[in-house]
Amino acid sequence: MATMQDVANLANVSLATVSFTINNSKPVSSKTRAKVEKAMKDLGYRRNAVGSALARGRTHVLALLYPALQHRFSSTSVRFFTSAAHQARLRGYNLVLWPMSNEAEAVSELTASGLVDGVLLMEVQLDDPRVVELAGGAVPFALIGRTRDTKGISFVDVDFETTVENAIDRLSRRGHTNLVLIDGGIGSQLLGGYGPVARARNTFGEVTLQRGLVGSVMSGLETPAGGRALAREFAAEHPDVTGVLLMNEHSAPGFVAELKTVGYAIPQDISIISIASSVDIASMADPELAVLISPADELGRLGVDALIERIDERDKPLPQQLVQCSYSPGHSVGPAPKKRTR
Amino acid sequence: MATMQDVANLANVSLATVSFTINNSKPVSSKTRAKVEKAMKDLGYRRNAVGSALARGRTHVLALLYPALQHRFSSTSVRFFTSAAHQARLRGYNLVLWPMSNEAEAVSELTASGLVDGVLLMEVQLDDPRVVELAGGAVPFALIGRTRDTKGISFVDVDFETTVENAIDRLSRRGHTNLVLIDGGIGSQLLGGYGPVARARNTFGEVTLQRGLVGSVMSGLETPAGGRALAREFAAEHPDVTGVLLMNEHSAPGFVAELKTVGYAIPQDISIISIASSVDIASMADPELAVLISPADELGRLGVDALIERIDERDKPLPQQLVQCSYSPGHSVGPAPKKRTR
DNA sequence: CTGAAAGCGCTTACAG
DNA sequence: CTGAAAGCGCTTACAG
Repeated sequence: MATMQDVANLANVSLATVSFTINNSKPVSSKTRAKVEKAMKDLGYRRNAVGSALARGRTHVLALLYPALQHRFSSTSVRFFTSAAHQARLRGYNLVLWPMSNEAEAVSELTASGLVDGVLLMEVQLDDPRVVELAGGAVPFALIGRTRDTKGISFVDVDFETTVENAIDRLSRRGHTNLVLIDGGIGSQLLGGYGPVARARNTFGEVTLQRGLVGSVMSGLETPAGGRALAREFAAEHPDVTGVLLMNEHSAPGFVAELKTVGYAIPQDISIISIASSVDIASMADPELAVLISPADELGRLGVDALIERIDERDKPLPQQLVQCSYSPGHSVGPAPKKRTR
Repeated sequence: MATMQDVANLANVSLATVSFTINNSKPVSSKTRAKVEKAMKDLGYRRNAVGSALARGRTHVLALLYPALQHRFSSTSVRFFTSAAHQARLRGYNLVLWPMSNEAEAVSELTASGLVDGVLLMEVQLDDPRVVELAGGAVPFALIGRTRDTKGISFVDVDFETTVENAIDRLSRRGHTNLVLIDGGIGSQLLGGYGPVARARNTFGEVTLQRGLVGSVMSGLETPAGGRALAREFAAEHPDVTGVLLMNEHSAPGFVAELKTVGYAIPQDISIISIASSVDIASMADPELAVLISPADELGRLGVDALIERIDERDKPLPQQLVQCSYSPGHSVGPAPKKRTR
């Protein structure tokens, strides 16, 4: 591999001049520039990223931190990884995947190595030790998701509050007054600290109350089998509910299949809206579910943008952004039944 | 951030000695070692990865190259990303995600930058321009998947040949003699060059012939809607088929649902084995499909191992490995019906 | 507009 | 066992 010095020699200029030419960091006469460019071309020269990083103090590498034991990988996660990696590339950065357990210590291993210019954190808990660790360090970071207290923190998150309200409105507008919110995880203690679940539950409670609706909450495993179990539990314990907010995408096909098995017709008896999922998954259920689509691509893109902004201008106002879910109607929402028929 | 020089100063030894201590690259007296370790601890010293990389000529960064416009992201891909990243970490490497279009030029942009020690290539085509590009360069690489000609190339791949044969055997053992292979992609021209599809088709053709079975091939979109269309096409054009090898995981729920709609019972009328998919996806269909599980975790792990082996010992025999799919029975396989009933 | 030189944080012959 | 020094490939004041 040719070095900058090789280029300088061939072009009969100094090393510095080659650098100035490449980086446009100082004026270079067009004659010199032409010589340098020819030499670079002849040698197939490419700037070495490591030498450059050491001299600049910038590696142009970002890390994407996420739990190694991801409770469940949705296609949403992949879309997210990919859009983040893509946006990083577009902006001249590289994205390193950094799976880790929830210990805060692994964070400092990363930030202290000097390998990365910034950290993007996924799957944020309301009270996240990793965020505390990052906040104490010198490496810029941004969150996908958000902690309870977002003061001084850059983040991009789904606007779960608005999303849940939106779903409730869509159901109540069709006459549904008795709703259930179904989320993932085995019990509330496990996921109680997980932002999306906590925020959805809170909003669901507040909005149903405020609108004079009846609302209850169920939790199940994030699998089709979990969905079947949920359907049986639902049939047994919530005979009067006609509207479901399903924030547990992987359980959807099983939930719907089992509901039909126990005698419900969808959407004649029960209307269902899947929340923060994708059309890909929603269409695996039969009928295809209405879904408020998690803006995975956008989150990845905006997350990277927020992080780079943080890196470039440490004093500018903090990027904090909530992103909306878009709606895909599917075939799982209808008017509330006049009278429950089983 | 403290540097090695800071540590040396505090410990009253030379920079070199600190390096020897950290890397165990030369004998150091236990007394000196203690001094250095204390200084490191007091300063919270961490070796700077960039300085180290420049001096060693090794960055300990690997790149995972994959198509930016992935035709469809399976949960298998995520598992794969994650297990690769995890294994890289375990072995002291970092994994950079490098989404790219299929142009070979983007490959050299990566390898010439000096940022990565090796490249792992996903979604390999039978004749892949990126492989040609990599083979011409100096950066070690390994494939997940394989080209037509694997001479001189390290790879890890699913043993599709054995997998398809396995599926055929499982069906023919139950009396099925008339089979269809369903794969993804719109037409054969699009996916004809894609290894898994090509190998599955070849093997399917050979084995059915050899066993005296009737075999035909269908292709559809990799979505539930595509699956529904496939089911209708299947019912219309293959009335005598009783066994299906489905290598198109995302179409599975729609395929099964629509089959039932047009009057088939599963597995009474039709037996289905999903190939190179996951239990996660297979269980989204109702009934849950039998599946030959794509060993995504293993591929990620072995791919990274193969690559690192290639980096460490450029002369050793090339790692080339085929990995088997394991079988999960599901509820979609039964004996061939005596007489077709619709 | 161009160049000589110091420096980024390490590693590693070489010498002792 | 320890250290002084060169060098990895670049960037950037500083001087001209």
